Amino acid sequence: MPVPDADTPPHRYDAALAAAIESRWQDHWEASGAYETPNPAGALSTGRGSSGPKLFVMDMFPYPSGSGLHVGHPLGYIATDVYVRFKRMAGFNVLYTMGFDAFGLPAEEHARQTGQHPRINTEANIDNMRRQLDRLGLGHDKRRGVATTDIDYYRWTQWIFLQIFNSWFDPGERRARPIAELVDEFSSGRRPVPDGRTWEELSEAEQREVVDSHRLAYVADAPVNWCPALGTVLANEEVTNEGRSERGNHEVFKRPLKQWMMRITAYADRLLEDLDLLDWPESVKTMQRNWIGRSEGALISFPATSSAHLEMQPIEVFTTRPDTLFGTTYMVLAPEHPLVDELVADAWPAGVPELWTGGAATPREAVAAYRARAAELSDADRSDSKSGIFLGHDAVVPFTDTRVPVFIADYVLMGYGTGAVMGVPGEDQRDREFAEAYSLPVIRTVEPPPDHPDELAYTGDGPSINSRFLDGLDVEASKVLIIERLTETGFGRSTVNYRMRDWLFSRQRYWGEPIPIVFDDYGPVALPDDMLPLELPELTDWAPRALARDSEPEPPLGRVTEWVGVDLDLGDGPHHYRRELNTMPQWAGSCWYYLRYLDPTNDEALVDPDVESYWMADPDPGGVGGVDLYVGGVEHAVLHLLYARFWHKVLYDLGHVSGLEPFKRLINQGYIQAYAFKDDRGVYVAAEEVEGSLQKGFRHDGQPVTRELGKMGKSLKNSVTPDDMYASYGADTLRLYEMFMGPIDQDRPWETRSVVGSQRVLQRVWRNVVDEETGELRIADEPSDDDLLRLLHRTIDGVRSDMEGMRFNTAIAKLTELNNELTRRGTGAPREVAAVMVRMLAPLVPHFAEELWHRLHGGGADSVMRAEFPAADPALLVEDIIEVPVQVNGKVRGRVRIAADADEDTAVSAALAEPNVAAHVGGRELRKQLYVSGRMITLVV
RNA sequence: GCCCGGAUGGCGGAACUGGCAGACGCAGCGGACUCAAAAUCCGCCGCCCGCGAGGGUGUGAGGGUUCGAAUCCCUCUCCGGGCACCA
Repeated sequence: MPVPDADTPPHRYDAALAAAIESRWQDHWEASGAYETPNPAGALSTGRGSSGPKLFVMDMFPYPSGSGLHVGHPLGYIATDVYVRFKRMAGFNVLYTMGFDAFGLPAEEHARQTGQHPRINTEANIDNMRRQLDRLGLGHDKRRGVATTDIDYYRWTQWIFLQIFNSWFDPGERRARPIAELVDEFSSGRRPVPDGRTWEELSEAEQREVVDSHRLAYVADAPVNWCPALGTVLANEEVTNEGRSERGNHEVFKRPLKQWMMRITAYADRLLEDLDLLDWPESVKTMQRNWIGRSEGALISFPATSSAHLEMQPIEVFTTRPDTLFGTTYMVLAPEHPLVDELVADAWPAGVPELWTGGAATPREAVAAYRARAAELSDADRSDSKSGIFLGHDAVVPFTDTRVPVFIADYVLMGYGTGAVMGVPGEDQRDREFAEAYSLPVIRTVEPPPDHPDELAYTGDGPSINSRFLDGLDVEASKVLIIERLTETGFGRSTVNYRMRDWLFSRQRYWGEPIPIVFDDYGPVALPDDMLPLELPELTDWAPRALARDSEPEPPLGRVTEWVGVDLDLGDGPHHYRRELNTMPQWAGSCWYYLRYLDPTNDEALVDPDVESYWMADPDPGGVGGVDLYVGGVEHAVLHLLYARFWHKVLYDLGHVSGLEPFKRLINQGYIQAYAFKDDRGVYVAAEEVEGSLQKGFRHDGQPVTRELGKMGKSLKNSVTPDDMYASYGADTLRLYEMFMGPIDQDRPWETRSVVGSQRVLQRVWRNVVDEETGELRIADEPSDDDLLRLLHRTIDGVRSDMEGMRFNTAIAKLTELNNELTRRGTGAPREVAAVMVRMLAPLVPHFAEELWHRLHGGGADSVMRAEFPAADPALLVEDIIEVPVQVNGKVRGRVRIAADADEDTAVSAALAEPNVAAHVGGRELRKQLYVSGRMITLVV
């Protein structure tokens, strides 16, 4: 850190001067509403926007944590801010703001510990975070910065919930429609009632049940992940593979509970197909595709029989390989499969191998023991080896009279497909391993290549064998034919299966949006829109409950007795209702905040349609619309981005938004990592106190320590805060350094000692414009010479395209080169060059540039933000004489200066005249000559 | 196991569509200025040989395509991320 002393020139650009400049301009911009972007109509139609094309740029909004920022947090915010400032100077009307995702667990945990209402803590954290971000000079339109906990905001989150509740998915039209249209179709007879009666013949309870079962938001009695330590039920995606909570790594138990579900599976195909229309990182698209997990296959029914009974309930399986049907030698159900209790035999058939019985006296005992053991093991342990239990009954393979034994085994998962599989050990390696373990026969149904090992399943293509009418056909043709036969005979049909499940939407928390639903005797009833917002009641009882392993889920709102039951008149006279006690998940508020940024003060609609279409509609026909650029961490690749897409598509179907997708372009910013140091006990030591180098070794308090790279944070004792950097260098230097470190989408290690390089760049620019001793301008008023002018315009050209492509690191390198040339000349920058350079710097270092801009133009000048971003003069980009390298036999042997428009013969003769080239040609005959215009002269001898 | 990325000096990175590898910055080395140091300015800075001009070699490894490959193709190694008994 540079220590100012008596010798430091009084007007040097150092941390103190930067701080003064930064706070002065921040105050000025705030007072002048410099970042306020106008809407085409409505309350926010004022502001200093541009009349040019619109652009909507957004960061993933943060959770307002109480622990403060480190230098890694604002990386993406700085990048969007630079881009936004560039696009504003390039004439775009840019919407850019920042909100807060403020519901959630930490505030509630804080409330539990302090007894203080979570809103107080939340709002304090928001204020603190705003202050820290403001210090960076981010150009947000503050009027638009909503928090999901604002009552005016979650009113509309609740409104959207009701829109979804009051909709159903019409598979014929592949879109959501109002639930009233479904009722209309049932009552008019256009749509048959599921059980064949007419609509009028159904009781009110039955009608309600039919309608409710079609809603996009519905109540299901489902096994949920109950986490006693957190006191909440978790979504599947919040539970790790080891069966523990992602947050805190606590134990999670399965409990049945009435839960709100969102029918996202109805949109699986559209969510999948429309990925192709998005300008997103391929990795994120792949993750979403994997998450949705679409696979085509067939449902096949296997009749189950036993020696004692005649016909039982058939076992239905899903398979992607119906062509291997004739290789089925056994069946497996998931241990939790509902058919198990029916299919389990009273006694073991004669001659059953001991291996199949688990040593139990009866099948029922064996099943009970197996289930008990499976429940104790984690999923990871269960995956180690194949195990199962015979149920004592058989199933019959369709088209044959072959009877195959039915097992339960935990390698079959209840949560995928039908929870049952046909065991085909010849063609599936998992089935093969099970068959080996239980001595089951193997029948190959596809002829493997001669070199295929006998002991492995064969999953490749080839002619069908042992498969009756399929024999000789390849896999694809076999699939087609078998599905045809299955369909004809009623044994099966083709189907599409998805890995994705419906979205579990309830949380047993206090600090979330109340679900605007009450219950009467028949089920859920929506509150009318005019009863929104449904505000959270005050909760004073924050005492932790005994959260034992065997406890039952309990929503905190259940403690507010005067809230639980309510008398309401919902249009048919006053009735007593029970309220929904669950709240929404944190994902809810973040599903649609981009829409509220557009029109945050509107109390008539979530967003005015004209405002929405101005900012969200795609100018290109066939475009998907949405936010033009969305920047955030890759950790939201699936959940947040998938849920938001789902809601957006529902809103689109219902006519509330104008485009198919919420986020047209997505960039995942990389993470800033930092070195952390461990002593010989393996304990982390404060990174800032470590001395030494990789060569000399690192030491802390004289003791050797080892270095590793990790996430910046308290646990690794390697945090560097923006405040540290403001104190040492100022916000503009921090911004410049973070943008210079590397490409935006790449992880990079933080190195505090390198930050000084970015400050030195700014100091050199400053010195080329301002005299450090006097503070006077030291620019040259005569015009710049031709060489400098050409360099300037090459720089403009490069910087413009780098800015456009968000390659800020190379833009900064080009600006540095230009400035280094000015420094080398040592005469102060020509005024016209200085003014252009300052404009190019303005997006990166706005305070610094504004200060120099005003010094160059006098106090009355308008902000540099309002100046146009420089455009290169094409005439100054073309050179008359260019230097071209010459290759002889693939190696560069010299360079020649030739006319830019020289033809090949001219270029080659110039090359041959160059002494070193001539020496390497050595008078030999040219076998080949080549001139790539302006690039390279190639000679082959 | 499967699917995505990635690997370039001591370090972060640059090289746009196959055309001068190492821009820019950090660190390091040398010089100027200074009584001295800091700061600043100038220069050097992949590795090997050479006083030098210059030569050889070089983008994780091996092979290929091409007049020409960091860039395209094949095989492999290592690192990061995602998914994982998904039928």
